[in-house]
Amino acid sequence: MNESKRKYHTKEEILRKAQDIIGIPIKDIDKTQRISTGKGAIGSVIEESWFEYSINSNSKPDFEEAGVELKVTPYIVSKKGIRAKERLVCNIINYMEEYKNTFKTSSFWKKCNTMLLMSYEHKNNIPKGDFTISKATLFSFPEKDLRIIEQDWKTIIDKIKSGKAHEISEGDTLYLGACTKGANSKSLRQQPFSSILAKQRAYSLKQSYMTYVLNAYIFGSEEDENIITSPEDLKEKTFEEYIIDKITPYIGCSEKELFEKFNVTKKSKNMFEMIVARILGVKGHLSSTEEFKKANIIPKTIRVQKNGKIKENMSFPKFDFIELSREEWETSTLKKYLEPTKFMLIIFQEKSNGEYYLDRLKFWNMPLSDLEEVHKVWQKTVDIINEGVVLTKTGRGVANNLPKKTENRVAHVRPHGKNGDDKNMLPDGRKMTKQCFWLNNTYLEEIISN
DNA sequence: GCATGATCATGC
DNA sequence: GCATGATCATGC
Repeated sequence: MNESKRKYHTKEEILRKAQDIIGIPIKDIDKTQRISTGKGAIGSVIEESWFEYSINSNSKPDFEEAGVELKVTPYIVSKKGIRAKERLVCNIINYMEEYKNTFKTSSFWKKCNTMLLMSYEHKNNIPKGDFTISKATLFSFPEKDLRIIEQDWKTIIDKIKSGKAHEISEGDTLYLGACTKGANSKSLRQQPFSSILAKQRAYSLKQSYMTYVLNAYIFGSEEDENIITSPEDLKEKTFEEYIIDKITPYIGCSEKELFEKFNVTKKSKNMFEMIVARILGVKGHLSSTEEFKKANIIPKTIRVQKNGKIKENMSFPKFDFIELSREEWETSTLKKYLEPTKFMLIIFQEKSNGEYYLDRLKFWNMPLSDLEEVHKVWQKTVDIINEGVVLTKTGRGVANNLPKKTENRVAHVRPHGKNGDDKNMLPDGRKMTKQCFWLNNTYLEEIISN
């Protein structure tokens, strides 16, 4: 309860005031010298100096009477377009209480069902005070998103109810995540059904979701193919269940049959992703559908051989040695990729005739304990690059001392270039074949066996 | 046999 | 030109 309540009663009044700030450098409105403080400084300036209310962290929306939560949020413009700079962090989850709620009585819904999104472009090497708000938009969730967000909320609550709040990961969910929040990763809280302390987490809208919101609702009117075309589709089942149900009739079909049936040529890139897209009635790429973009679901194919082994390891995007060498794990490209990502594993099984048959589809995200293994591999990689990679000419190429598959249960480092000449610069000026992190095929066997 | 280094091929 | 899904090839 504060001054703002007196001044801004309705959504319209709030939006009008918010739009008046567009184009004004933040330093010009800063009455309290907040801008020099750290994280979230721009948001603080707008709350204090523009809307003139004191910052609070209560469970009600910032503009309680109008039911509007203020969120100031950065985006980045690059060659590839506009993308959210980060996830949008909402309120902290009180594990001890939240499970007693329904979605509509949850702390997330009460606080964030309508948000005033004030967006600004973040540019590197420019002082924060020079940034300006470029858009102010009242945002309420589209109905189709709400179905998935409500399921996400239930997923989080189910983990609390089963005494696994300490295992919650952003990758568990699609649009609404539970990200860690606190002074550091050691900010721990009690949970109701286990004595294990869990990391403090807050509801957050994933970066991929916010990127979509920016492109589709704030700056444009992007229209993409939808996988879910009727709201009824998600009445009884989750998004993942819906997809798996659609695929079920094709389980047991050979690759050849699927290629023919859906007119996909073997050799086309993403051929298996294309097949799943066709089964779901999607004309284009799965990765171009609204749902896959919002949730950043990544399809990966796994081919299991007759003997139950998986021949190939799974690659991730290649890394830049110099950028990697300067990263911290918590904010690293790899962690930011792996932690919130849901993978759609398209699993084929080889039969005795040597042909591969569609076996099943599995949605998977990396458990936190395995992410810690990746952390070790990552740290070792960074250390070796910083110390200077040892390169040795051998009979079949140039050997290196980056983490090998034999050194860790989960992941390793291997080349991923066009050929031997496809190299990148090391911090010491030498050049090395482009490398990327890979998941061990033996780890993949573990994943799909349970 | 398989770990490790290397490369192909498509699509943007 | 490059990223990336997919896969090869050979020495240990």
